[in-house]
Amino acid sequence: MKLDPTSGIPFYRQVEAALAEQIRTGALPSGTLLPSVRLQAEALLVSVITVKQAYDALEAGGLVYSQQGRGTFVAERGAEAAREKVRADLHRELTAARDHARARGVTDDELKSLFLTFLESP
Amino acid sequence: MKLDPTSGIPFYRQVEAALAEQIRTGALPSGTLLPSVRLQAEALLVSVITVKQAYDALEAGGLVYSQQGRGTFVAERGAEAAREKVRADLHRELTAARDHARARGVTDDELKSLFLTFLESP
Amino acid sequence: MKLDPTSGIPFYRQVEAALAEQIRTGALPSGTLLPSVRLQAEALLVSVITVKQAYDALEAGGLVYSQQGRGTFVAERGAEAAREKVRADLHRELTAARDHARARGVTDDELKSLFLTFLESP
Amino acid sequence: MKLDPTSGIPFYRQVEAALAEQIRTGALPSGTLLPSVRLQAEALLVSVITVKQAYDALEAGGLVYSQQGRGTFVAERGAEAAREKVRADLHRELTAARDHARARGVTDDELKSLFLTFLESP
DNA sequence: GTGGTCTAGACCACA
DNA sequence: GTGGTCTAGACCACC
Repeated sequence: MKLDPTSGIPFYRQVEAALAEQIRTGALPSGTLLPSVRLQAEALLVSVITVKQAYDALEAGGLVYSQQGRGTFVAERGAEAAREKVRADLHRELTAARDHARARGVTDDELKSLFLTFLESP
Repeated sequence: MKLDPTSGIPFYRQVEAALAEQIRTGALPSGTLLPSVRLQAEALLVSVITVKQAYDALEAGGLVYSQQGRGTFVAERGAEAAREKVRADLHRELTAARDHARARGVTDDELKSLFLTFLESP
Repeated sequence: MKLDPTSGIPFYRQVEAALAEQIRTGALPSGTLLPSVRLQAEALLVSVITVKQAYDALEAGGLVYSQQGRGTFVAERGAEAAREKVRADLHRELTAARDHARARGVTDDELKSLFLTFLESP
Repeated sequence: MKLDPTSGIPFYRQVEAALAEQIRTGALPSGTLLPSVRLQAEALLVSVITVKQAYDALEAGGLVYSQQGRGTFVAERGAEAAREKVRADLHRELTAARDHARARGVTDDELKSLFLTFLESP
């Protein structure tokens, strides 16, 4: 897992996204014990607080659960929750782009052809 | 023009976006003298510097030009520059959404059908 | 004579440069009475003060002289003074560019070849 | 680094230029953490906003990137971006001088010999 | 601690 | 009057 400091995306979101992706793909199956915030922080060269924020966000989304004194584990329905998260994020992005474009006078036809062009490019 | 302090979008970007939109639609035709930074600041209840940042951003994008002692004017090709800006923004948004989705295992077919659904909803 | 408000060059300098050029070419021969600041200002759609600043600058450079109550005239050696001004301006520009480049690690050889390339382009 | 308030060059441009030069020469290698805007402002006896403007300009040119809560760092391709900036600036200066001279009746031959003379002087 | 944004004043060159 | 620059504070999100 690598963090990109130049992307403008906060570290804690990058960590959250990377773990969510591993949970979605099954690289981290349900029940798996995540590294402790301390170890994770050392491994990523970030602060403990940053990792904690990421774990909290994952827990809020139902991808993991934590137990006082034991650690943080991938939830039973973690992969499913991760997929729901992908859908929700995508829904938000596309809706925003559509509304944005409409508000600025781009017709749906233009928007459609523009998008289909993007899908064909690699 | 109204500013929304709860949106999380900086004031200077909101001002920039609102003026860019008026230039794009022709509500502010080329050659028009914009309100001075001071007047605009008073009208919007923000600081002079905030308005200045917005005007600077518009000038950097070629939508307006300003001259010491005279004021800030809508550029000759201002509306065109505004349309280019819309296109560039839309391009960035759609590309990001596409790459995002692909990286998370959404197939192009799914993405396409999802997008077409969005276009049909109001 | 046309003024370009988008160039960033103050109006009074644009007026000064335009008149200096007409004096240099002989379009305004020595002894010619320049339009009054009031007429010139009306013709150029600028303020009287702006024209006055331009006339003052020309007088300081020896291109024109003014007589209280009579007006402003092209000086006897006006064309010559204009040519000297061109040389002085050019000297300043080239020296600045050279020093600038040297201070930033551009070798004289690079600078030379770069400049010769520019001279060959239209 | 010293600021010259008599030069007529805005502080934020002086700061920008000084840092760009240090990045170009490698005195500030890529990855280096720049002094925080607050520290830099104290050291130079200017306001925080002035330093911020300089840092913003450097970031717009790709010489540095900044991240909330971490600081401002010299970009990976910072030195390269600095060299490109030098080239672009020089290009603009030389082109302007050439066009200026041509418009005022200086032949390319005169211009060439004048320039070569300058290059030989220290 | 950091950068990102904002305020309410100010002086200057230009018109 | 205008824009261009600057100051000395301030609150917020992030680390």
